[in-house]
Amino acid sequence: MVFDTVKIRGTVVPVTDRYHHGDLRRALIDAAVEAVGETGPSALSLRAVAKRAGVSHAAPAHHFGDKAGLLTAVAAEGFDRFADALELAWTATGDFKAVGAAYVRFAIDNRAHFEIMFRPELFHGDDPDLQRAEARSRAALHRGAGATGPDADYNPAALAAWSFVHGFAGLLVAGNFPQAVADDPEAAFAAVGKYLRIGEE
Amino acid sequence: MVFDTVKIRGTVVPVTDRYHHGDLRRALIDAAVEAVGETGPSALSLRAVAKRAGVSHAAPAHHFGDKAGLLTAVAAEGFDRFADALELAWTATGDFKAVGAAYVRFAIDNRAHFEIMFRPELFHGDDPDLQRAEARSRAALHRGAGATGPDADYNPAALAAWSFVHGFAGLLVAGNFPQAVADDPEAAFAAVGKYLRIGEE
DNA sequence: CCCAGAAACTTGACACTGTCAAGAACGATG
DNA sequence: CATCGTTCTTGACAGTGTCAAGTTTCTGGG
Repeated sequence: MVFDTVKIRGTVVPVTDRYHHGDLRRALIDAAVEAVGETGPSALSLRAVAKRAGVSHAAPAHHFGDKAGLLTAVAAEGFDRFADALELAWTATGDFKAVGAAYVRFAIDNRAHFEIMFRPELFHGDDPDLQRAEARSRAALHRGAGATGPDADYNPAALAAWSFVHGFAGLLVAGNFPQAVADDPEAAFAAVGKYLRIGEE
Repeated sequence: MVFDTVKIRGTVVPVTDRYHHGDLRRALIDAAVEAVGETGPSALSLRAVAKRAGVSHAAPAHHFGDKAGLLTAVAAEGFDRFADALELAWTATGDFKAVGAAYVRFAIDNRAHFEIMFRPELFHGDDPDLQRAEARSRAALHRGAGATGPDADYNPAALAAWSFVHGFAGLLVAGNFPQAVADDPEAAFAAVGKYLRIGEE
């Protein structure tokens, strides 16, 4: 179960056996993240998510329109937390290597979100919330890679940094790396990061 | 239609209205690749593949066991062609940048194969044919990145090169890059590749 | 030539999926 | 307390992968 009580207009109410759930939207997102974390995004079933949250099979569709709508919410949440993590790493250290490490760490700690975020065919790319969160992430990454100004969209240094870090994180979470890397990804990333010419001199 | 005639024991036979297809396995793989190219791997349906090849809905399962079996064949074929392309680029130029360019070009020209190859949850990773082809690709890439010897598996330079090139190719085919990059990926990769410290001095 | 037996494929069924329309239960507002 | 809109459920539908059983075709030995 995701939570045991819920607050409605100031009073705490037990969540069991109530018709109105309180925050079913939130619970469904959490259930979806859990399910994706266990079985991967391809095997995600709306009905399984509903069962996990203790509601009827059609409840998710009511809140999110369709399956892609639910994953859109997950992706948007992911991009928001992602932007937070990247911004924090940059303001704390001012070092791109730290931003890259935060990128990799996020992929590991939020694998379910991460696996959805960069698979655009799974969600509605035109959702405003999603686009805002995605833009935040992109801006944070560009800043970390030393790309500023209006033409930051097509900045070779930023694209190089993004490619490098994203490739590492993606291959890692997909299980394509040797065991030694999976055992200590932090160290591996530090060793591998030496070959990227960003944030130097 | 994938082909119009087929040769059986030396005689060419028209493929229509025959119970035995001749090379249905081949035709199903081609149909799957076509379908993935149009709608992406997540939306792939065995029944649609069967219809495309002009056979009954259960024919694919008979040849490949299950859906993952069909995708295993696609992935194995992909890794074989992939290894060919990387080996060719390396023997022709001896330059890692050329190997990287071949990596990116393969992802573009064989998007359907590529999208399956690096999504291990879609196929049977323990298939011998697949493992052999995958090992070939890995070896070719390591060689191109200047990693040799028995410990080539955990070689920081090779992992860095792989991460970089794979990240670029993956973000590109997934549609995460700005339009300017998608318009001329070759040039973009050349510009971006300057930030990788491999195959120098 | 013929006829088992194997191989290739089809047919039919099952449980499961996402989506939609209709209805029931509930909170809020008058 | 009555009404209204929201929240969620129920029931149905077409489509999916997979399995068992049946049918058609090829093969090889007499």
